Amino acid sequence: MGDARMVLSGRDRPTLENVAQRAGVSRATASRVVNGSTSVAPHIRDKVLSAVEALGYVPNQAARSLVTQRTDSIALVASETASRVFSDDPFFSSIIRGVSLELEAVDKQLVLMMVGPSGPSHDRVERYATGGHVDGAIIFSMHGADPLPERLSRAGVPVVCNGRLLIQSSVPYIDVDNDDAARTAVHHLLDTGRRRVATIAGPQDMSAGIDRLKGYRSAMQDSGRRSLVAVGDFTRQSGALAMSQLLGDDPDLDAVFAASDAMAEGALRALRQAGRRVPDDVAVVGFDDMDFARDTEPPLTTVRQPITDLGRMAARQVLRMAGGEQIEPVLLLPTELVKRESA
Amino acid sequence: MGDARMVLSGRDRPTLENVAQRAGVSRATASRVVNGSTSVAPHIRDKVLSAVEALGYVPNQAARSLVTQRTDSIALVASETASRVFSDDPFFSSIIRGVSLELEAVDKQLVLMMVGPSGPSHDRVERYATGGHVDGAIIFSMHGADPLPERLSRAGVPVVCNGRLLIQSSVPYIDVDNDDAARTAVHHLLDTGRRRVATIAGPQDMSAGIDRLKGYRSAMQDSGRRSLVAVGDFTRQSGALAMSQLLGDDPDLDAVFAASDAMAEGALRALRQAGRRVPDDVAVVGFDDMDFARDTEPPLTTVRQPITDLGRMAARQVLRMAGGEQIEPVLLLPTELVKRESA
DNA sequence: CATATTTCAGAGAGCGCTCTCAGCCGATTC
DNA sequence: GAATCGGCTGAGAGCGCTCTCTGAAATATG
Repeated sequence: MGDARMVLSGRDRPTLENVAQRAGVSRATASRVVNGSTSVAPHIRDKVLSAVEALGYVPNQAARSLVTQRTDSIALVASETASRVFSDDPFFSSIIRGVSLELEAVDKQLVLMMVGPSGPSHDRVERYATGGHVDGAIIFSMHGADPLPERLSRAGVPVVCNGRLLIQSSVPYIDVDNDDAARTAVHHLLDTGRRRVATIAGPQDMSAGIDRLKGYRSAMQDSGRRSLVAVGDFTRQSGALAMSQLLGDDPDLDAVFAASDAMAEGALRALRQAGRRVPDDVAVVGFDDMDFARDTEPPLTTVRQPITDLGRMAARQVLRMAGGEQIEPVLLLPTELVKRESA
Repeated sequence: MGDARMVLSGRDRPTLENVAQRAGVSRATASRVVNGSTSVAPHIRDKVLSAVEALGYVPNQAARSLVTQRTDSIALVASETASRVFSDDPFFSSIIRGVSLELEAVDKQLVLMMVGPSGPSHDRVERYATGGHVDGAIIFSMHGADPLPERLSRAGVPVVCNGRLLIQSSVPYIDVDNDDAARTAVHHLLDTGRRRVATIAGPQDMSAGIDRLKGYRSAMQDSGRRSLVAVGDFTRQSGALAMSQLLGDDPDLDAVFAASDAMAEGALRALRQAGRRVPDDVAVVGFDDMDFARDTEPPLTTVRQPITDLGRMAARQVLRMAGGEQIEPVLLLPTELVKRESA
C-alpha cells in the first residue's frame, strides 16, 4: 500500500478518538479492539484495526497509565557508576539478562538506571520511580547504607533488592548465603591440607563483600588459624594488587580465597609474576563461577552462584509484589563449590 | 518530627487535590507551588510546602505528562545484547557517561534500554518510545539496516543516532569521520616505511566497521599496495584470532591497523605469542584511544575519537530536537592520531 | 476620592485513555 | 406471540494534573 504516512510531530499524534471516528465506532469500542477484548464483532474489529493502521495510532501511555495505574515497566537500578557497571565484570550483564528474560516473558519493559553514590542522580531516580514511571524497582549493587530501597518502598513502590541490605529494613531481597558459601570454600582449602589461607575480600561497604569475609573469618577461627586479609573491590586489577600485598605480608601463604572470580584472576596473574605455581605453591579459590573461570591458567576452583537466576528471581518477586501479592522477605539461592585445578 | 508517614500502597497516594485541601488553597495554587512558580505569596507557599511534606506528596508523572506532553526523560537505546554492551569494551560506558552528563545538567532522566537483533524486545522498545514514555531517543551500536531509528522518527519521536545509518534515512547522526581517520592511520604506517600493512576490520554490519575498512582500502590503493584483511567484532578476543589468521595469510606482514583498541590489544597478544616484536617486526595502530591503550605492551599508537563527547553531542542534539529546534543532520567530531610506541 | 494598574488566587476545561453501566437488538424459550 | 436472555455497542464519568482565564484585592496614579 506504500508508506504514505507522514512524520508525526508531537502534538498531532492520532488519538483513540480519531481512530474511532475513522472506523465509525465509539471510542469505547476502539479501545476494546486495541486492548484485544474478544467481545467485538469481527467486521467492526477489522474496521478499527485498519483505522489504527492507516493512522499509525499508538496508545498514549501517559493517558493509559493515568487510569490503569500501571506502566508495564520495571526499573533496574544500579547503585553504581556507569564505569563500574560496564567494567570487566560480567556480573551486571548476567543480572540484567536474568531480569530481562523474566520481564520479556510477561511483556514488561525493563528500564535501566544508574545512580551515583548520592547527589542529583539519586534524587532524580527517586522522583522517577515514585512519580509512577514504573510499577516496581529492582535495586542492586548497593554500597553502604543506601536509603534508596527504603525510600522507594515507603513511597509505595514495590522494591526488591539484589543482595542483603546493610540497614535494618523490611525491603525484601534475593541473595545467596555468602557467609556459608565462603565458609565452604575455605573449608575446602583447609581440608586439602592448606595451612596458611589468606583472603582477598570484596568491598566492605557491600553485603557480599562483608559476608564473604565473615564466612572466611569464622572458618579460620573454627580451625584455630589466623586470618590474613587484603581488601579489593571485586575487579581484576584490585585482585592483583591485593595478592601482591598478601605475598608481602606473608610470603609463605599457601592458599587464597578471593571473593570474586575477577579478583581471583588478578591474583593468578600476580602469583605468576611472583613466580608462584598454582596450585602447587598456592591454591586459589574464586567466587561466582563466571564463564572465564574455566579458561584461566589454571582453571579456577570457585563457588558458583546462579547470577542469572538471581536476576530472574528478583524480577519475579517484584512482579508478584506489583500484583499485590505478599512475598518472602528473604530468598536465598543455593551455591555450589566447583572444583577445578586451582585448588 | 519523626517519620510517621506510612507506607503508601498504589491507590492511596496523595493527590494534588489532597495537598490543596490540607493547605486550604485551590489545586491551581498547589500546582504553582509544586512547580516553583514565583507568583505565590510566601505564607501560602509555606502552607502548601508543609502539606506536601506531611502527606509525602509526589506528583503523578502520568497525569503531568498527559497535559504537558513531556516526560523529561530520554531513552538511550543500544541495538545490542546485554553481554556485548557490558563486555570488556569501555566504549559503551563512555557513551553513557557522555549522555548522562548532558542530561543531568538539564535535569532529565536517562533511560537505558537494550534491544536484541529483532523480535519481541525490538517491538517493545518501539512501543515504549512511541507510546510517549520518553521525549526523545538516542540509538547507538546499530547493526545492519536497523529500521528502528526511522520507525521512531516517523512516529514523531526525536531521534539521534550514534554512528552513520546504513540505510538511506533522514535521521540525524553524530559520528567521527571513520573513513578519513582510518586513512590517516594507514598513511602513518606507510609513511614510516611499512610496506605490508594488514587490517583487522570491525564488524561489516556496522558503519564504523565498514567505513574504517573503506578508509584502509583506499589508502592502500592510493599507494598501489594490496589489501590484507581479517574481520573481527571489535572485541579483544576477535582481534587475537584475526591477527593469527593474518599471520597465517602473510607471515611477512610488517604492520596492522586494527579498527578498535580492544582488537589491537588482542593483536598485540597474538603477535607476542607468535614471537613477533612490536614495533620492530610489526607495527600496530589501534582505534579509539581507550584508557588502556597507554598501558599496553608496548603503548598503543591509536586514533583518538572523543567517545564521551559523542555521547554528549547526541544528548544535546536530541534535546534540541525535542525542544522543537531544527538540527544539523550530520555532525562529525574530529579525531586525532596519537603516536605512542606500537607504531 | 475615583480610576487605572498590578498582583495573586480560584474556577474549570481538558489532556487521552479505560471501564462501568445502560441500552439496543436479535435469538431463545415457554 | 410475549417474555427472557445474552451478546455487543455507546455514553459518560473520571484518572491527576496543568494552564488559561476570570475576578478580587491591593497598590499606584491623576
